[in-house]
Amino acid sequence: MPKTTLKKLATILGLSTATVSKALKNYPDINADTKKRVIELATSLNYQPNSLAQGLRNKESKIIGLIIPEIVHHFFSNIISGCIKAAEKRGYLVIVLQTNESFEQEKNHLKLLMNKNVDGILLSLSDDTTQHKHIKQVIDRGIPVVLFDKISKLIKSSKVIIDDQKAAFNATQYLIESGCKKIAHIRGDLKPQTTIDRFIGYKKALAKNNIPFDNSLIYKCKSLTFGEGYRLAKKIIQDHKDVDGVFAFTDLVATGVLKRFNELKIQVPEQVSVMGFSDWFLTKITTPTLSSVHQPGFEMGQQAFELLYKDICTLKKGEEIIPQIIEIPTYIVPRNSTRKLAKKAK
Amino acid sequence: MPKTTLKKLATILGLSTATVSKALKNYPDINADTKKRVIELATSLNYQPNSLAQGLRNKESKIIGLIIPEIVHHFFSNIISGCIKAAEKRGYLVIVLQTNESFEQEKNHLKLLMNKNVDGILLSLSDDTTQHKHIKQVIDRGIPVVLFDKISKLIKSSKVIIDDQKAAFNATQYLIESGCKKIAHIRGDLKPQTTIDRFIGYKKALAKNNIPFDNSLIYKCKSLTFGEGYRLAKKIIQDHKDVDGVFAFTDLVATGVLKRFNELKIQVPEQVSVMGFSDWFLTKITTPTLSSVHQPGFEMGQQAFELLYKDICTLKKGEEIIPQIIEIPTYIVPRNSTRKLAKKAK
DNA sequence: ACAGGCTCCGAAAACGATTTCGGTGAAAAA
DNA sequence: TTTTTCACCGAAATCGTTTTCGGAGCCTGT
Repeated sequence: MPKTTLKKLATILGLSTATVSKALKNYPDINADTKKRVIELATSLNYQPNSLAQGLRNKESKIIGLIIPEIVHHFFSNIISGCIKAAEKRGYLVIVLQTNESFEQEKNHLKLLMNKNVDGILLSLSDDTTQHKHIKQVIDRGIPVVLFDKISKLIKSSKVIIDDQKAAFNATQYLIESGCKKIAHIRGDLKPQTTIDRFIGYKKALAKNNIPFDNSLIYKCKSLTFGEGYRLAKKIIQDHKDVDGVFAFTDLVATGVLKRFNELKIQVPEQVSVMGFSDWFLTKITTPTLSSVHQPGFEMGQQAFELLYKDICTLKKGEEIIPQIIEIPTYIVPRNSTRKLAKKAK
Repeated sequence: MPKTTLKKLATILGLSTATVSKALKNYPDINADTKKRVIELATSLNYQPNSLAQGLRNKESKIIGLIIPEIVHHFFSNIISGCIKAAEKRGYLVIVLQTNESFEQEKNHLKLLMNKNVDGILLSLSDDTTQHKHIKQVIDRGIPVVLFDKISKLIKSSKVIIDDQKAAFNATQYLIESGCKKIAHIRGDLKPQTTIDRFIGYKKALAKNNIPFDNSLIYKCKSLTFGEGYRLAKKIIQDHKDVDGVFAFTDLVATGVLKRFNELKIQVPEQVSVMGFSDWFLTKITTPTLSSVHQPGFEMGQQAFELLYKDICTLKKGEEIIPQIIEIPTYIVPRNSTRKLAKKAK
């Protein structure tokens, strides 16, 4: 029942803790026979080093922190999953924390993780975060931070992102190429950069195709909910009878639109095409299934950890971290809420 | 940039580390003035105790482990969320791990967490787990374990569960009371206890209402997917033209059924009622919306932590843990895939 | 026989915080 | 004046592991 320690092994074998430790780590200055004896006893007593003591001595905990705005969220839970998987391969464990989009919580959690001596932190900014002192403090303390998804260009750190602008551009372009002429855009609050970029991407696609931008076609969600999509769908149709495309900045809202269109007997995609964003699980179960932009959460989580691991290693070697930015490619997943593209000539 | 330690504070103030430590912990044998000086310097230098050192000394890490079969899953991500929230209130952090329903991974993760000196472990068994030696080992080492959702009656530990049998009974009863006479049941693999219990609940409800059990009305999913529901829906209708109710053991499958019924122009709920299980988010966005049994993940996560915390405390006091089992109540959420109940006379 | 070179092991310091057990000095009591 | 009491502080051990440095013992070569 009590844990086996180095000392216990040492006394049983009539050795010192130093020798036992070195034997287990295969130091060259230990006799082969002794090593064998030590290893045998260690395995038979199921010795496991106390990682608290190791951490104290080696100044590393082999634990990292992961801070996200929301856990119950398809995209972010994918991030968690990818991150944990990558971490495990390198022998790291992951402490998960949630900010609920609150700046205060973000600050607190950062502090908590620092006290726990984590070796690094993965962070997706909360919508409320406008200043970055708290993050700089962490970095200055020698704890590497990697930002992902919701980032800030003002923070000098490694980052993992998608190109929201390009992705939104492609989504809009797709709608246009499939025959849409009048496309409404449902956007969210302009606080997170992602929302801004998706809006810009939409506008750029219009410009590229010489479609004049019409501000009355832009609808703003008060909250990021199914209900908002449901509400706005009717408004869109009332305002513009000839709308033939809707690009929503997130799937959840697009799903609400779909539902309302069904109820209003508006044919999707024959009359109006609907395009979402994120490629959540629910895109596959709506009627009709929802076309969307795939946002690769799992890959982002993996890459974010790998980047952090690299930073941890360079810091351990005493070198300076050179921030690196990885952009994960996105792609459109066409389903039944948009019309088919004419096949391109090769 | 370097962290402030007790020693640093001590040398600056011309005191010993012992005095500084005691001053910060408000020991009675320290002069009030000294305390003030210490605290002031500590806050101004932003002193944070090294939790590795604290853990080593006090034999507690203030970290717990949470092992679940799958992270990207509505129910389990709710569990994570609830658990983290409860843990935070008590000053604990949570390391999250995922087994992918694999016994081997469950064993490895348990070992990893033990080495990290977590103060306790929250565990939902993988479907592959049939023996429990590895869990007993953990408990014998003095690390409390609390099981939740997927448990085993053979393990002597605290548990947080729902009464799957009663919940399934109620769901079936609801279908019957709303007028269904011939109810099909879609069940999963009979490995996890939950699936078995839901099946039993279904049968008990039939018995209670003098409806003979008909094995040809039981359909088995090969996998826990939307596609399986889609596939089985057609089979059900082909086998039994007069089926008027379907009780699926999980929402995802029920959603597939709904989709197929829509395509086959089968009126839901007029011709066939459909009842799911778990009350996932997606129940609200299907057409029609899906009636389901609410499975309170968030609450379960919270309660599981609280139970673990209690066990940790009793163990610290040197007392023996008396395993406790908490049952979280479930309830039916009627939506549009089932007919309304006649109002009961009060 | 003795310097030099091996091989193998252990003492000890270090990581940072905690806590017991004295100890010092001054004030109060005798 | 001497003893007791008290308030206040510090030395040192402890948690378990790692690593440097030195040293004991033995063998080799001259």
